[in-house]
Amino acid sequence: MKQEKTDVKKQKRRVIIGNAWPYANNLMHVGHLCALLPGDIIARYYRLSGDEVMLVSGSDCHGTPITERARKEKVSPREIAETYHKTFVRDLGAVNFSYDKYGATFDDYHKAEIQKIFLKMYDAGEFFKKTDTQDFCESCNMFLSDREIRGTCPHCGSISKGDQCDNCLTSMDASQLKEKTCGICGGKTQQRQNKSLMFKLSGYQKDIECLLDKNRDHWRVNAVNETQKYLSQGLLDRAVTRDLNWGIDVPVEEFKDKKIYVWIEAVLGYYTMSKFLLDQRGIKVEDYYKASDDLRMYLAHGKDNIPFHTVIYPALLLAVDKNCQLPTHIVSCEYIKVGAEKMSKSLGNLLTVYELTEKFDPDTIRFYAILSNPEKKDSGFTTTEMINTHNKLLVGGLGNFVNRNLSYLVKKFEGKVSGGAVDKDIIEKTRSLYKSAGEIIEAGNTREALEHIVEYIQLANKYYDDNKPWVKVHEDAAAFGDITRTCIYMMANMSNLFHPFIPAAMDRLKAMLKLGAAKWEEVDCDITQLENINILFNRIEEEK
RNA sequence: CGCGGGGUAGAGCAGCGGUAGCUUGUCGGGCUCAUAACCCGGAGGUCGUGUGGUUCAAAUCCCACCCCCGCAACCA
Repeated sequence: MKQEKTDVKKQKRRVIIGNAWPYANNLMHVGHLCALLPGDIIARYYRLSGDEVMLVSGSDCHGTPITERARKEKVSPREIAETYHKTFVRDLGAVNFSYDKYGATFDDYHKAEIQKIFLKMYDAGEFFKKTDTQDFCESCNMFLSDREIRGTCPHCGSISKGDQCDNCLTSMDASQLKEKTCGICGGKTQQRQNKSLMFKLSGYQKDIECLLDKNRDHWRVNAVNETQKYLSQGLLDRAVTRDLNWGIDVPVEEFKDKKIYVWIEAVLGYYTMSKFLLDQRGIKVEDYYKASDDLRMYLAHGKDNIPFHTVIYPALLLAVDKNCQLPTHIVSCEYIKVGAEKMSKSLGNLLTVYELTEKFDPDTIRFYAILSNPEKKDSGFTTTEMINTHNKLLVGGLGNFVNRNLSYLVKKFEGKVSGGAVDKDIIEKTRSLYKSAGEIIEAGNTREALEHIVEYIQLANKYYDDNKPWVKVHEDAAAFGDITRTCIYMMANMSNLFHPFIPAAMDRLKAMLKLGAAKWEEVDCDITQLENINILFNRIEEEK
């Protein structure tokens, strides 16, 4: 019975992978890269497995920080957002991200969909009105957010922003400040009544508790802990409108001068972008997103994004449709450190994706970014170590294994490969590697999976050394044939196993071996004549 | 008592109740098919501190203390 079952064509699984939306007010750095790359690996893995995948993301283009930057640079917020959106598209392409859809929150499609969703929630009574006093600047003619207010810090007496004092580092509420002024024009502020729409997040306490309970095994530990913290404090209702002039208009007459809060609309971008793809296929998003065991939903981001993905996003999805599928796998990574410190713009140690791609191959970057990924705790990222990893594992390990075999065959036999049998033990190890590594990737642990697959390189080189084909060739032609076949078999499987991680190089290897498209399953290679054999990776000489 | 992560060979890390392990570096050997590549072995640690607690047994659990880092500020 069991045998029969495996013979039946496997049913396609449906997988939606949402990668966090980088915020368009600065260049993308290796922190983003490490947070997002696992999503790409997972997507590529499922595609190789024959499953139906949607990898979606985009640029987060609205919000206060962008308007602040625009004001400083005396350009429009849109110019800022467009500039950085373009750099993101470029950077992501340069490291071979395989997005099915990468948009931006200022796309007309996204904006229209968000307004529809917003209205639907409004009509369904998910929001309520709230009025309270807020700081208003008359000359700017707008309400100010905490970070736009200046005033005297109640703790140290210096001039502070409304959210936290730069001098004594105390965080606060703007209401604690004395003698408040507008951070934009410097004028006095006044208190005025302001109304906003609030989302009844508190009503979803039970649902989120259930969600966490159901999926805690597929969520990273940091996501489980962080979510638990929010739940134990009790979920609070959140404002969904903001007083800004840059963003998506609130589609409700009474609030039409306000914008939708960025986190609400940006996080729903996963939904709008996958709807975009489904539209093309003539599938209704409501049908596709119906809760179902065969629909997996991964979300990849950094740890500071956790509550937005594990609490707010699921609650919004439920508000859209009570029967909606919710995130099943949370892939939330820790931080990249530079030396002992965190990487940040203000410390001036930002390592941008742009400068990396200027100097290095995408595969070199991807390989190292995954191998040193802050999967379970903070980890470091240095170009020196990246070069070291490249030379050691890609050049000396994988590349060398391919080259020592193929170049020998080319030199001694003009590239002719005779028949032979593949080693039984190697076959078994190969099969079990597909299985175990696949399971680890499905669990979202791409670093652990790659570490596992890297061991296959050592297995291969050791096999070669132990069997000494350069000696056997003179003594036992049949044995030499077997060894050669086994090595080529291992190369062929490397070109599959490593494909999600370093796709460009593995496609080059496939071309050399005249293999078809990558698949996540054991493959043999019956090549008889080698042609166009090239070195797979070039050694990087350390220079600065 | 704000919350969280961490302190293990020169460096970077794994182990998280049972003879201290991996990678890199270093030293030596092997091989000569290979891009100073590959394979094997040696040296190197009283596992932050405590003549602390639990245990037959502690890097591993508990307690106290010290130190680093992150979050609560734009930022994954």
